[in-house]
Amino acid sequence: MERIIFHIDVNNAFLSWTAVKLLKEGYKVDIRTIPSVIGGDESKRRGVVLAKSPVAKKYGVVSAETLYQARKKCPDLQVFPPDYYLYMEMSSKMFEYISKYSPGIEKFSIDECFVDMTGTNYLYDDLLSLAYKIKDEIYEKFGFTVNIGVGNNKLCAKMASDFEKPNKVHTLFNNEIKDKMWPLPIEDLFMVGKKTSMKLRKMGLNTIGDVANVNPSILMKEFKSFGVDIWNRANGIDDSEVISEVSENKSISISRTLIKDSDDIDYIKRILLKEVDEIGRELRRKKLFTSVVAITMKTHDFVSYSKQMSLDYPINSNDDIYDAVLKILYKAWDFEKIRNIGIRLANLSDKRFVQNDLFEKSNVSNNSEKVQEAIDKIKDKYGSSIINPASLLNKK
DNA sequence: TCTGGGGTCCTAGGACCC
DNA sequence: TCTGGGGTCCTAGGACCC
Repeated sequence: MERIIFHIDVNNAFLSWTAVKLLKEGYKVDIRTIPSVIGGDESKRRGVVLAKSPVAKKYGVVSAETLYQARKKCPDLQVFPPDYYLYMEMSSKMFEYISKYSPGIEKFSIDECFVDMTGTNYLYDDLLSLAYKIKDEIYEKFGFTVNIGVGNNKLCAKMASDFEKPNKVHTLFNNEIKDKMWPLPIEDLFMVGKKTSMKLRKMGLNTIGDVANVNPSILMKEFKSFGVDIWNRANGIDDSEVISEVSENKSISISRTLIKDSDDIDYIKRILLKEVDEIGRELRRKKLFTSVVAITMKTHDFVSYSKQMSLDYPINSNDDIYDAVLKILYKAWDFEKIRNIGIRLANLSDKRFVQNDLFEKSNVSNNSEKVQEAIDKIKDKYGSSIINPASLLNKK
């Protein structure tokens, strides 16, 4: 049976959601109608564009560029801070509403999802009007607009939702690939980024159609197996399923750009301790253990590197994580000035396999686990600043 | 006041084993 | 004065996504 997939994508999600909230609070301007962006805090060196209004886009403002660059293009630009709690709330409300129409919903990011409409007993014409209905209802209910792409697989649905924005429904069925997708520049193809597109253009392949019609062995020579993936996507081929179960994390990470580049080891250790506290709680909230701990760093000249360590048994307490982190820090860091430092936990598992006989330590561990649990509960109840490691006290 | 933060997947090379 | 070959696991780095 031919599948029917929707891809639903919030238009300028962070900016739209902030706009809705501001209007609700009595703010007189709808920031979607002026040159505006959601941007990080420049004084903390996080000043990049996270989302832009259509007007800002007209000035050439793009996502992820610095606010400094964005202002050069658009001097009247208004900048608003992000509010991640709001975004998570809006996101889950939207997904909850969409799941009324099909249980087959895959959250693809905070503001996008795929919905499998195959076998939902809607006829073809009904499905298209259903897409319009969902789009309009989301606007009426929540006050922000979405694009909906409709196709025979996830890739085509995703490509379709990207066509013309905002507030539109587009189809990209198998028989429309040639007309609607092949004329597009190669950069528009999902998973073709800067590096890949440069290589493709050097090979004389400038449109998605160029890639679709080249012999795939040419792409394999340049890109190995990724070449076949590109060729398949260019031809609108994608067998992947809509996966509605929330998949378990493969890794959890946290990182911070420092206020100032630093080679002060005490300062860096304090930052790491704070990060351990946050990521450790996240790990335990997900009821997971980790057996690979890594430090990620970005130097003052923007070179990034990482160092990881595999552990003999899975851990989940702040103490154990911080121990590992420090060991890695001394091995990895050559006391260069650091711009950004973070921690990544990988090889996550549900359960710790207990090795009571081998490690007497496990009794101690059980105790410290209970202490950790108690601390987490207090922090959940009263906020995370209520209890801090002693070394964080009286320090900025 | 240049360049965020959180993820996934892939690959190459080295270690180690049989 | 030769330097197998297959398999697995681990690590670091890179590309891409939102």
